[in-house]
Amino acid sequence: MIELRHLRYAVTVADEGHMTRAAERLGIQQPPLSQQIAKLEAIVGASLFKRLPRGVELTEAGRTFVERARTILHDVDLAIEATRRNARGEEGSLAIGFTSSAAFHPLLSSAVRSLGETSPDVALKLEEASTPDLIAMLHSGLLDVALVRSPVAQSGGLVISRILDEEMLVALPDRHPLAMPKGEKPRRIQLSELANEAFILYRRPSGPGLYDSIIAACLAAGFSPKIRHEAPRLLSTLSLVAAGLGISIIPGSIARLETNGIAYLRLDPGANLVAPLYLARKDEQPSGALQLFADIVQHEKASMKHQP
Amino acid sequence: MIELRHLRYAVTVADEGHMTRAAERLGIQQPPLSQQIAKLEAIVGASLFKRLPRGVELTEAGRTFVERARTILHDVDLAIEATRRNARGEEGSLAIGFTSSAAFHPLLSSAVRSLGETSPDVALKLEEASTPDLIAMLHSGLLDVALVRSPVAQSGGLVISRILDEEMLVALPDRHPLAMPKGEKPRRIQLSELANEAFILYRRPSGPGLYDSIIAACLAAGFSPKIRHEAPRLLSTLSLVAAGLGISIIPGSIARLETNGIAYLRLDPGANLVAPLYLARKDEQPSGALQLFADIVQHEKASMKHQP
DNA sequence: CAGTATCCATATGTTTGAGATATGCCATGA
DNA sequence: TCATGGCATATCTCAAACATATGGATACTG
Repeated sequence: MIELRHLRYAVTVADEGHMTRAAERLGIQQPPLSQQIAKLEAIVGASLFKRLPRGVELTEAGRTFVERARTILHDVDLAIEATRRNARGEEGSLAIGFTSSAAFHPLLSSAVRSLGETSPDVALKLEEASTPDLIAMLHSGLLDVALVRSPVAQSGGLVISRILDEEMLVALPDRHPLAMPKGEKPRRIQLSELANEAFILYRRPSGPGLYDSIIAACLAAGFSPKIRHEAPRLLSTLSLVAAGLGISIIPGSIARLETNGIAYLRLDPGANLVAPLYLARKDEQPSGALQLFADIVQHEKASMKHQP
Repeated sequence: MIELRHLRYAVTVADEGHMTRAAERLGIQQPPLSQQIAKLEAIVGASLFKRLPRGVELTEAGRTFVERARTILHDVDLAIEATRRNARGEEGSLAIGFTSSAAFHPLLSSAVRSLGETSPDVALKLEEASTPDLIAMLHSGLLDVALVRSPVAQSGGLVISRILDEEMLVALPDRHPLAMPKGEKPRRIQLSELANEAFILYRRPSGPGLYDSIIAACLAAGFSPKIRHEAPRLLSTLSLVAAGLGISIIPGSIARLETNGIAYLRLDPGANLVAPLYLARKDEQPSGALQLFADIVQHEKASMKHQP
C-alpha cells in the first residue's frame, strides 16, 4: 500500500538525482531508500527512475508521478494547517443565538465584534429567537451557542453558564410623579412603591423569561403587580411607557435604546431583581470557534467590569 | 509523520461513525485503529472526533481534515493511474524525427496514424531534419526516436535498428529510350545500362545517406556515374527528371508522389541496391509512448509485408 | 434498579517491515 | 588497470503496527 513516505522519497530522489544524497536529506541510509523506491515502482507498476552509472534520472512516467506527488505532499501540509486553524478558532463557522432581551446587551455586540476582528475567517451566523426555540436549535445543531436570560428547561445535554447579572431598571413616563425632576439627586426606588402602578411587561407566548422573574420579585415585595398591557415585542413596552400607559421593568442595557419620554429609576438592592445573562451550549467538546468565542465573552465581561 | 494510512483510517471512521465497524472495513482490530486515530490527532494537534457513548462524530476541525483527506486519497489514485497510463504509452509525449527520404515511407505515416488512434492522449512532435541533426537531437533529448536511412556515426549511446529494406527504383523521363512503352511487359534494368546516363542525385550538404550507397553500387557495377545535377531537395530531383535533364535512383516509396512525366523502372536484383530504413533511439529504457511506437512500427511493417 | 450490552481506551504481547550494516556489481575516471 | 562512485542485494535489528485481553463509561433492557 502506497504511503506518503514513498512520495517523499520519490520527490527527494528526483530533486537530488542521486540516491545517496537523497538518503542523507531524508535521514536514512542509501540501501533502504533504494528498496523503498523499488517497492514504490512495484506498487505503481512502472519504472520511475532510470538507474545511470552516476545517479538516477526520472523516466517520463516518473515525471508524471513526481509532479503529482509534489502537489499531494503540499496538499497534506495545507490540510493539517487548515485543521489546526479551525481547531484554534481561526477559521470555521459559529452560529450564535440570542433572545431579544439579550440582543441589546453590549457584551454580545462587543464579543461578536472582537471575534470578527480576531478571526475574520470564521463565518458567523446570528439568530434571534425565543428561549425555547434557541434551546431546540442548540439540541438540533442549528446553533452552536446561545445567550439567554434564564436557566432553561430541557437543558439536558447542554451546559448553561451564568455569565453576568445585569441591573434591572424601572421605566416610567418622564412626567410620572415618581420620576425625579432633572437636577435632583437620583434615589433608588423600592419595588413596593410600584404596588399601585399599571405594569407593562414584555411576554413571549412560550416559555419563561424575565417576565416570571419580575412577577416573583413583586410577590416577594408584598404585592401582585397589576399587568395592564403585555407587549409582543420588547421595544413595544418602552413605546407604551413613553405614551404614559404604565411602567415597566427592563434590563439596564435596553435603557440606552429609548430615552425619549421615559425616565429610568434604579431599584433598591433589596429588590433582589436582576437580569441574568446565560451562555448555553452543548455539553460536549466545543469547536475551536466556539471555544474562542466563549473565551472572548469572558474577556469582554472582565473588561466591562473594570470600566468606570 | 503523517501517512496515507492515517488518512484512510480517519475517512473510514468518519464514514462509519463507529470505530469497530471502521476497523472491520479496514481489516484491522478496533484497538489499533483507536490508537492510530489518537496518533493522527497528536500529529495534527487537534481533536478530529468526539467520542460518544455510541460511536464517534467528527468535530468541526475533523470535518475540515477529513474533507481534504478524501480529496488527497483520490488524488493519489489519480497519480498512480496517470503514471500507469504514461508507462503504457497511453499518455505522454513523443518526438519523432525523420530524414526527408524517410518521410514519405508509408510505414512512418501508418505508424504515426496508428499511434494517434491507439493513444490519442500522447502528444506527438514530428521533426524533419538531416541525419546528423537527428542524431544530435536524439543525444540532447530533443527527440525520442528517429527514422534514418543509414547507420550513423556518433551512434554511441544510441540503438540503431534496421527496420526494413526498401526497393530502389530508377526514375527517368517518360520519353527516355529505356522507358517501356505502355503495355509492354516491364523488365528489370541492369545498373550498367545507366553507365552513360546523366545522373541527378539528391545530396544533403552534411553527412551520409542514400547518395553514397548509389555511388558505391554503380562502382560495383563497373562504372562511375555521371552526376550532372545535385538537387537541394529530394522532390527537386524528380522535377529535374520530369524535365528531361537526367535520371535518378530513388526509394520506391517516393515514386508514388510524382508520376507525371516520369517512368519508373525496377532494378535487377543483382544491383544489390536498397534503401534501408533504421529506427534510432537512445540506448536506455524507453518511455511508454516510445515503446508503444516501436511496437507499432514492427506491427505495421509486418502488416505491409503480407500485403499483395 | 441491577445486570447486560455496546463501544472506545488502555495494557501487554507478537509480528512485520522499515531501516541499519555489510557487501556486491557495474560503469566511469585517472 | 585500478580506484572510485553509486545503486542493488543480503542479512540482521528493532521500532511500530497490529492482535489479544481487559477496563471504563454509558445506554439499554427486563
